[in-house]
Amino acid sequence: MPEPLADRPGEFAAPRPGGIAARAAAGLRAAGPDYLAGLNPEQREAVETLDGPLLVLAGAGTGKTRVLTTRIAHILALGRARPFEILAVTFTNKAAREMRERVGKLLGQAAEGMQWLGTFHSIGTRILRRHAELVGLQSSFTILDTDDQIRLIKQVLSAENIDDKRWPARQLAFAIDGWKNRALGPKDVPAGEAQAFAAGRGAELYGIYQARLKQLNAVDFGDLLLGPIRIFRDHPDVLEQYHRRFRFMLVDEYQDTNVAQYLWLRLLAQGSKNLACVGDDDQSIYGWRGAEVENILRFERDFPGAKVVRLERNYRSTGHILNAASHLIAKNEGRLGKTLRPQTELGEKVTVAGSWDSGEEARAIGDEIEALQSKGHKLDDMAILVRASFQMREFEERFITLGLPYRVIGGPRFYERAEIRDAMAYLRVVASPADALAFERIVNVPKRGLGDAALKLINERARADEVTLPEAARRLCDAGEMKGKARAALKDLILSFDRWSGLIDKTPHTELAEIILEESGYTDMWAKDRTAEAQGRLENLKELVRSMEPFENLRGFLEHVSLVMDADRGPSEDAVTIMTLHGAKGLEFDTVFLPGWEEGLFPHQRSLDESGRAGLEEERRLAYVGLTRARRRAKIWFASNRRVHGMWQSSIPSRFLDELPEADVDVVEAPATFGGGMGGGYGPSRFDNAQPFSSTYATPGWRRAQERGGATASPGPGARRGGPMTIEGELVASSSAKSAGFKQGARVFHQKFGNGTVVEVDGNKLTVSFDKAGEKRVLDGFVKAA
DNA sequence: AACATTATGTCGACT
DNA sequence: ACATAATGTT
Repeated sequence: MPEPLADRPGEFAAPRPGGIAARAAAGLRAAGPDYLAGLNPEQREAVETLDGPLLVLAGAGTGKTRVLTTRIAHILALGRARPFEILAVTFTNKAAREMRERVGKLLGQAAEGMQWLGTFHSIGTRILRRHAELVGLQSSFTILDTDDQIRLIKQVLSAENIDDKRWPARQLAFAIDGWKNRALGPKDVPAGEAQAFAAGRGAELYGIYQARLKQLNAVDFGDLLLGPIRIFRDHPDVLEQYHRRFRFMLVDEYQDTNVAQYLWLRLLAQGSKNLACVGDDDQSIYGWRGAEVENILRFERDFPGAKVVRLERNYRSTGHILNAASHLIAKNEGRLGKTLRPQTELGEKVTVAGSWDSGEEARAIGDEIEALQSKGHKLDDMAILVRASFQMREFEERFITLGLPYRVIGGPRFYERAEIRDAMAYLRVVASPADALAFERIVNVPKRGLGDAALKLINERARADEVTLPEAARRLCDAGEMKGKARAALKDLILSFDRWSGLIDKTPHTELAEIILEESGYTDMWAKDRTAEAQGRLENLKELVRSMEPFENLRGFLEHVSLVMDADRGPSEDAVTIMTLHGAKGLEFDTVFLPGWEEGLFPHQRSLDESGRAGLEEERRLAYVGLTRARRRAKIWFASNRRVHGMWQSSIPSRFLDELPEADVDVVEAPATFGGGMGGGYGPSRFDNAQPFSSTYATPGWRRAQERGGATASPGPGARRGGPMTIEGELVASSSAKSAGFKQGARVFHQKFGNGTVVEVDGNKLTVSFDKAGEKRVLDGFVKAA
């Protein structure tokens, strides 16, 4: 797997005949560098400045990705490096994939051989696997996700007799993550911070956790960066190899790098010095994850002789949108300062609208989307960008009622679902029996009568004999230390694992996965399950097997999953996108809806509490990111009431609304809302008095809120929230009514609500009493006969 | 060991 | 309000 690193002489190498670079260079000589055509002067400078450190300050929509990809193409075309001598780092897999594709397009062929194009984590993994033994690991180490990590920490805490009530594992996990983000090992943790956990044992526990990881031959996300840093520092000869290898380095989203990533880059950049970083300080929104805007602010000092290029021509958004965004971000201090210049007409003004509560917000936005759709706009070109993921559900519910196709990006993640994690655990044990956490997860799933007691025995034996858990289990069975039913069940499981392991090289991995899920009784477990989700879970398992297809083998797939975490659902029908503002960075849509601009939610209270002014500035940058996603229309909303942890709370409009320039904003009344929205009369502080209802309790909205079982009354199981949602709503059937012929009393299945019985039929609208979700009105197109 | 009940934390964003 | 974890019961 690892190709030799020192496979080339140090001097400049001519492109391999027939390689990408050679062919691209041939094309260059023949047709001229047509990939440079159409770049503006600044972009061109950023592409052609190849030697020495370079910082490209690229505002939103100024062609940042284009510069990066063209730069790579340019390097290859000039023959300055071969594809595997370029290090190109992104933060997300999506960005990496896009870059690969676009480089390929520029070169007119697939960008094969660019092995070092990927995320910090995937490249870190690659390096760590090559030199695992230098940090006491085997190169087959497993990568723990957050869930595994927390379970492991729980084990550590209980082994150390620490009350995990008083000192939650999550908290320690969070602290450890923070330390790793700052490249601090257990010994480097500042005394003051270690003090904060378990009466000063924080750093000690961190050390124990690391030791446990090593025992398990496992690493967590942070180690994927820290490991390589340690290797580089302790083994100059290894670092030297990489210095020789990476002739050019490119980093995307430099403003989001944390200390560890910065150190990692700086170590590597001591080699060729050809480090090009692209970023935008105004779009730094990952401070909570350890990102340091200072990295970008300090670039010129860190890399002497650095050239700085500013990209300020925005090709994405129309004038009003851009003005609004610029005006807003100008309230931040401590920025490098850029002025985005629109390249097109002023277009539509940004709109701000208020609603009574979050439900009405969802309804109004749904209506507006339908109106746009009927005017010929595609749903693919519209997005709803929320601050927090819990806001998504209200939109989902509304869209289901409307029959409006939508896709949620980043919601409950595919790979975090229980059934997927179980299935993955089976695969992991088969691929590497030493994966103790995976084994523990599935010994008793489905139920085999192997509970805590049995697991304890296995664990003790494994520790005593220093063997893997499956091996310990085998010994227990053979030695007869396990009795009766438990022994039979365990023996059976062990034999199954032996059988599956034997199939690894003989059977295609997708088939093997099916066999494992079948023979383990896992699919059976869900097939027998009568709950609403069971069907969906089986679907997900099929989806999982399908998603394994593109991979060469099981190992490759497992590696991918441990890093990727985002399931790539294939392209589907025309649909509205619902996602978080964080997830939206780097994307653009014609129309962007921005709901929930209320104090406490946006800016988020916790951001303000924890980070004060810096937190507020980061929230403001998030608002800036949101606005600049819009090409033609940006529509902001706020609600006067929102349910927080199940309790109704009134809210005041976000301070960011007051920071928008009046000239570029239209305050609109919410169409078809109770009380006609906020009325037109906005004072100088336009939104401060935006709660005309707060003192009167007789408004329909308030009554509705109460009927819905708000802060006071708890509704009986029959009085579902599905009812009031449609009092005035006049459920609108989006498509023509063609009844699928469901009769009253029929049993139906719904993707989101599960199984239920039809109570009433009204054209293509059904009232269904769902077993789990209660009574809902849905369109017949969304249910199928159960 | 498996199920039923109760208590608790969660809903801040992500690799 | 909901889901999960912890606790109690058979």
